[in-house]
Amino acid sequence: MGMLKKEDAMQFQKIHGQLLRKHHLFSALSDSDLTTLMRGTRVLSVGKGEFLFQQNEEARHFYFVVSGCMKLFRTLPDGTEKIIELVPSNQTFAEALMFNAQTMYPVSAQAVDSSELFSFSNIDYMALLKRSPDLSLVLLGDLSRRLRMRLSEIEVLSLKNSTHRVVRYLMTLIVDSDSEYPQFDLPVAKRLIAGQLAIQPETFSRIVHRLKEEGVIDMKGKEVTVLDRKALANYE
Amino acid sequence: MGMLKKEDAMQFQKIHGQLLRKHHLFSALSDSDLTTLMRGTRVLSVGKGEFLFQQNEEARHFYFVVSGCMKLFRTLPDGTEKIIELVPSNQTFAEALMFNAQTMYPVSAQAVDSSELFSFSNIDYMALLKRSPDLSLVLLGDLSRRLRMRLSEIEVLSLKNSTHRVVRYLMTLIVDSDSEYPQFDLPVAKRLIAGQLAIQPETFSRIVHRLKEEGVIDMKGKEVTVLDRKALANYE
DNA sequence: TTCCCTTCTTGATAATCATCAATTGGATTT
DNA sequence: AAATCCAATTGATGATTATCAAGAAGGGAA
Repeated sequence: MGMLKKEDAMQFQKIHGQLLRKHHLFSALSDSDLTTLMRGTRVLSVGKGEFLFQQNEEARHFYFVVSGCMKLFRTLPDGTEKIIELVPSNQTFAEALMFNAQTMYPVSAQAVDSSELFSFSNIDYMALLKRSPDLSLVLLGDLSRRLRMRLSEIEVLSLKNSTHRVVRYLMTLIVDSDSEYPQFDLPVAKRLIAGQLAIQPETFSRIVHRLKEEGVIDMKGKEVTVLDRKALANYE
Repeated sequence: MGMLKKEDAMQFQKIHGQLLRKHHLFSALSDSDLTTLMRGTRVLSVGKGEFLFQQNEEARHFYFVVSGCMKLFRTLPDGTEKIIELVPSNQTFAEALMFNAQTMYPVSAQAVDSSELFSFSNIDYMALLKRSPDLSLVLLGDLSRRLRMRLSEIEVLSLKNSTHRVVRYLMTLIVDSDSEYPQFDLPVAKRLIAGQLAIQPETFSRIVHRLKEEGVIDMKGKEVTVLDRKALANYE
């Protein structure tokens, strides 16, 4: 956990350069720009349950998840936490903050599983941005997409009852769009899913129970099978 | 409602140039760029209750509200509508879509009151953007701010009970932050506010009733007076 | 003004969901 | 294997909120 020396940096880039390249934040960078950026990069290990940063701390860095899973949440006035986002590997978070100087993290970041992260300096990245207008356009597209994602979340939270929210959530996990009996794994613990949907774990459990009873889905642990796709869609 | 001729365009800019200049989307533009942009501008009048565009139509334009008020909403599966945003005068909407080619409007836009709008071509604005990198940075900052606003909305929707949501909403309307008995008007009909908070109008009415009974606020029509600021804040 | 229409309010009831409590299940550690 | 810990489930209960219904109030239009 610390700044990389020159030799390490070269090694670092050799190993992880391609990894980052897949991400849109870095795919448009020239080789030399990427090298420059990585000079200020840190590699962090965050143990399960450990905090990376707290809500209202000044945002000086953004992060890339190499492995593990991070939880971004807000603490509500009554002390409970509202999960805003679960960030899996190969994704960045907190990068949207760099465009406004001296802003605070609007969420706290905690490791759901032990995680490896890259940390990037906002200032360094912004310097790159000023030199490459094309990159700005890529980022604008990215933020715009995120904005629409949040719209969907707002919509989910406005759905009349919890069953609708759970069903809507399950639908988003169906990737194999052609299969008649889609199968997938829940990406995180049920407790966390319930948190994202703003319902209690007990309620989540009961809803799943009912869906199983009605033969719409099957669920064993984290393995989900959709048994009646139409019925599931009709809940919406 | 139509494309402006050359003379009209000059007149148009003379009159409305300053108006637009106040908005961050246009404040960073050079005079010549603004003129160019306005060549493709249309002036629209939308009657109360009329639609400007429907959800899932292709997004080719974004808009500036000169006067009136627009409602952006999504239609939920059960046919009810979820209000995403109420856009008052001197604000833009749907501009975040232009950064992704061929996207659809994720909401429908309807006039709450009779409204006057400017419409801007996404393509034209994007052309400007490619020529002025500084403008991109301004926009990035703007989108980033919006993203955090959505976060707050998500938080509000996650608040345990409706009273919290109403109180939180009222708090955001207090502008005169120093006054002991802040006064303000509700910006739109109560029915619409309830929609934004994802509660029923009846529930909203009852909560206000209780707050009045407890001497925390007073409300006559749309006029609101906060009588006990601490008590109001303590609901959170 | 009067009429009409929509919003707002208030009441009664039913549905939904959170909470509390206790148990089961699974995974990891010793 | 036993012990431990946390997640998940299930049941019972109470609080909250939606729904339905009916009346009051407000704002325009004729």
